[in-house]
Amino acid sequence: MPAINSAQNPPPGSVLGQPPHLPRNEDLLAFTDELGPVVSLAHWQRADCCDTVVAHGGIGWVLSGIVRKSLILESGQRRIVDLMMPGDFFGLRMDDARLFCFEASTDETLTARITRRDFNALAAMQPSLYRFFYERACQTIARLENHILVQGRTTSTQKIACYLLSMSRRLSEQQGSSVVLPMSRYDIADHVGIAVETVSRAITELRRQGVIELETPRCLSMRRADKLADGVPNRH
Amino acid sequence: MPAINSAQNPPPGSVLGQPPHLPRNEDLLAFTDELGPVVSLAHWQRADCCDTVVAHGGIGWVLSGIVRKSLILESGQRRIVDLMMPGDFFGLRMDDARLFCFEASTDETLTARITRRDFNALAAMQPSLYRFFYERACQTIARLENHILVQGRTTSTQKIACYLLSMSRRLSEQQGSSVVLPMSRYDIADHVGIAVETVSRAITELRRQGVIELETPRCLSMRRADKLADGVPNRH
DNA sequence: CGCGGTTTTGAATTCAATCAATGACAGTGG
DNA sequence: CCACTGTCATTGATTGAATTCAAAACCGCG
Repeated sequence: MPAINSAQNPPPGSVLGQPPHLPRNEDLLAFTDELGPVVSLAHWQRADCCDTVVAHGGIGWVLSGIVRKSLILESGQRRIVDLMMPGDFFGLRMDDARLFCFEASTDETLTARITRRDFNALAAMQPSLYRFFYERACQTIARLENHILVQGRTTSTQKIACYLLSMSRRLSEQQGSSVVLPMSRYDIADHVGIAVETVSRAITELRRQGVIELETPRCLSMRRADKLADGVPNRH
Repeated sequence: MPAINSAQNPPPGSVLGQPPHLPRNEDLLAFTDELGPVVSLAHWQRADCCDTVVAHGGIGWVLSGIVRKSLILESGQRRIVDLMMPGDFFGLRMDDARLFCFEASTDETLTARITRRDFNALAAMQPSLYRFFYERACQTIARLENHILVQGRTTSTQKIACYLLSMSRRLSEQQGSSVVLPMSRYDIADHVGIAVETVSRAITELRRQGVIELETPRCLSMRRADKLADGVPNRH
């Protein structure tokens, strides 16, 4: 067995080797069980909004809250490449942590990580582990392809409609039919690739059309998803 | 060993169980060797431009030429989600073939496929196979993330510049510094998500700026890639 | 209350989509 | 061989849409 604590410089608030209080979500627990021996090598971490979720080149997954994967361009522009929700994995690629920045998008974001060294050692002993991570990688592929389709829509209103629909679907697995968006308008803008003001205008327009309903700026419920022309195939 | 010929309805021109004449590319052969027993179960297929590369829910990979993965929206619009070059895999996800359409983008496109049944049977016997496919899935993730960054650029000229740079890098591994684009302007438009005319204008603008050089409309060489502000990190 | 951050709205400008047309080129059939 | 046809690529003019600049409204919090 590899050393349990190859933990380099754990960020403040992290608890090593012991799972902290997990959300009462049976699916999530079942999912964590499925990871088997990986769990005992995992480093748990609780992070608040905008805290960096250090991946150190290792592989991590979200237990609760949201993690965003982003990149700062030379111009200073930020681009959000991916958004990970409970059950989603990140840092699967070798150089992920070097190129991208991983940070919590909501308070109380709970993640688990395993160092690549531990992962390699474990996988060497138990090759079936690769099957699990192969399937997670395919999930990631589906998520990214879906986002490419969202970004590829012609008008900004369509992009936002598609985006909100995707997010709403992913979030409603945890929350009810009315979901709380875990990101600001700025985040949406940087993820979809349009200006903040345009995001706001598109949301206003969709509300006017009766496609969505807004309790508060963050609290959303889809009303007439059928109104969306070219609805992106139901995948996530 | 699973049955060799679970081949359902092989498309015309395909040769089953026997690799056809491969391009003299040592890397490609080495790569194919790496697949080991998968190769003997693979169905080879030679396709011309716009021919459908039937995946049947199986897993395939490109030996030469280009395969594009696309989707027709309800509006009739076509969206190209991904472009696979020699060494790239497709159909990794279970429902890929059901949702998307795979077709050759150049003549003389050579692909190999393995049915999911064979894949499953093989992987059950040799779990290390998942490691290989895990790594291929990560390659796909990198490609898709890169494209999300391309699509996320602000102006259409930047999008095209980024896109051509990515394509040029991927193609120059096979070809020289001067590459032949394996897709039409329409394909580029449907991949990047802008109008054909805009693609043409952007290319003209880039040529005017001296960023690229065009022998023919399809033959491209990058001149001043450094001129690109916010050059996307060198990954593919 | 005032402050910072977020969201929304407005007006002006810039940019891309659209409509329309032309040129280049390959393939076809007279 | 040459007109004919279809596809692809480019360019122009116009319309429509998104970005930009600016400001106001909103909200939680010290």
